[in-house]
Amino acid sequence: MARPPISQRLAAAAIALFNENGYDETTVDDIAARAGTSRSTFFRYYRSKEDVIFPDHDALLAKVEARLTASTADTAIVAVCDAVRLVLTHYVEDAEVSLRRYRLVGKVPALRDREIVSVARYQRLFREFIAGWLSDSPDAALRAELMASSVVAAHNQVLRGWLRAGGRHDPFGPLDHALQYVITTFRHLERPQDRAEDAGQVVVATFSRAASPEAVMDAVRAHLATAGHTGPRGRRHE
Amino acid sequence: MARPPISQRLAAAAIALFNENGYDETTVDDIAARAGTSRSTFFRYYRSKEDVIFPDHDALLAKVEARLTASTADTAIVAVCDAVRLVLTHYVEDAEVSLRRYRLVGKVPALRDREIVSVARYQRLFREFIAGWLSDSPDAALRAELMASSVVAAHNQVLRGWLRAGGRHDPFGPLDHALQYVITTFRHLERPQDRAEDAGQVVVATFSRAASPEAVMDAVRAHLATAGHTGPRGRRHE
DNA sequence: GCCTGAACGATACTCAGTATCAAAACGTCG
DNA sequence: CGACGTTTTGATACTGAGTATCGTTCAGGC
Repeated sequence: MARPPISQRLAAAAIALFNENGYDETTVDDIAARAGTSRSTFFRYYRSKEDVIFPDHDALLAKVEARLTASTADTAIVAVCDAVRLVLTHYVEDAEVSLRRYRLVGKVPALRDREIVSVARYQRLFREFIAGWLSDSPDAALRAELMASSVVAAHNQVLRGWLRAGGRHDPFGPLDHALQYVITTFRHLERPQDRAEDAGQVVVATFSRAASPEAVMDAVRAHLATAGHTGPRGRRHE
Repeated sequence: MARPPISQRLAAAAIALFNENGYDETTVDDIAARAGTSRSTFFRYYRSKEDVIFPDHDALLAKVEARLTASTADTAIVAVCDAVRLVLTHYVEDAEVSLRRYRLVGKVPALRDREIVSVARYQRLFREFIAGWLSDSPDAALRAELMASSVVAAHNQVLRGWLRAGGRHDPFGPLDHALQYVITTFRHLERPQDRAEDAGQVVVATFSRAASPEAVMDAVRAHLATAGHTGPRGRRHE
């Protein structure tokens, strides 16, 4: 009996029990028992009870890192899109598993938190690489953070849509669309120093904390009326 | 003896012990003992051992939600900026605590994960509100996700920078700068149908008489960022 | 056959988190 | 002041995750 390797039997038993009795109601002993092995062995294969649901995140993370490492600032956009596609592919290839996990994670707060943490790791990876590519430009850290979070958000958005729809349609079209959004959005920031010029005019209004809204409005109106505006964006706060 | 309320004594004891002996090496019993109370009482005040480090996240979340609820699609940008500022303000007001926590969280993976989860809750909040405001436009879900993640990323970036620098400088300038980035970035995605007609006009946000000077300034700043502007056409409601 | 090393299982332990209940502390009203 | 109901606290016991240890089993190689 019991042909498949222990780790898979454990994972299968865990998912089955989680669905039957709920996550919190299932103990590791239960899982091990159904898998026909012992509690000790469970923890030998999975570091925690949650781990049995999120298996190969480490491997996927490594693949993403490899793809990003293989790129330079010149090919950054392509690399990022490629890497994101890598992740989505991983989910799509195991649609059955992904869907079961999605439904489960939706029900169990502990698992949702765990997934959020996993996603943050991807975002961190992206952020570090992008920051490296941008290192010589101003606001590199900020822009890297924004780009990384946008890329990850785009991916998550597409993935969630695909999962919610039962994993039936092809998600790569929507993914390209979303990534296009991101790329277009950030093209504006390619040369941040240009932005100051094209903005052309900025209001500078200084006022005390106690100023009434009317007084502030008057100040703003006055500044807008006087065409002589030069300074950069406003500071506030005494 | 023991003047301050129990919850504060517990928090103080916890932080002290975490710094002295490390997080994992400190048991809840230790904390309760140093605070001069019992383990039961600890869990009566804090749901978990981690909670003692992240106290009023719920309250802050509620404040943010209140600020967002008080807005409509018209004043969305202002509301979002305001809400973000609310969060940063909360950290800055308790700089001492924030810094201690920052150093601790940097060392303990469990706490870092917890913080990531907390941040995700803010992001979710932003996403839902923005999605509501955008509900009638195409790609609403995607855009909401991108905007929310960008806003949160901008905040985090600024906050981390401030914390890393020891909390010495004023972070609101950098925050405004970062938010400006985000606003500028999303400008071309915002209400594309308005873009043709808004040339040459300043649109000033409407706000209540009770609005704080900051809020007013935000309105002006945000609208100036969103719209190409030349002369004032200022009107003010209410 | 025997030796060696890895995989496995049993046991025991720590500690977070939950539930329960009894004993204080406290304010209130008579 | 004293009886009474409420709230706060503390003690105890329990579940279950995660860790450590150790003896056993099982594999293949000599």
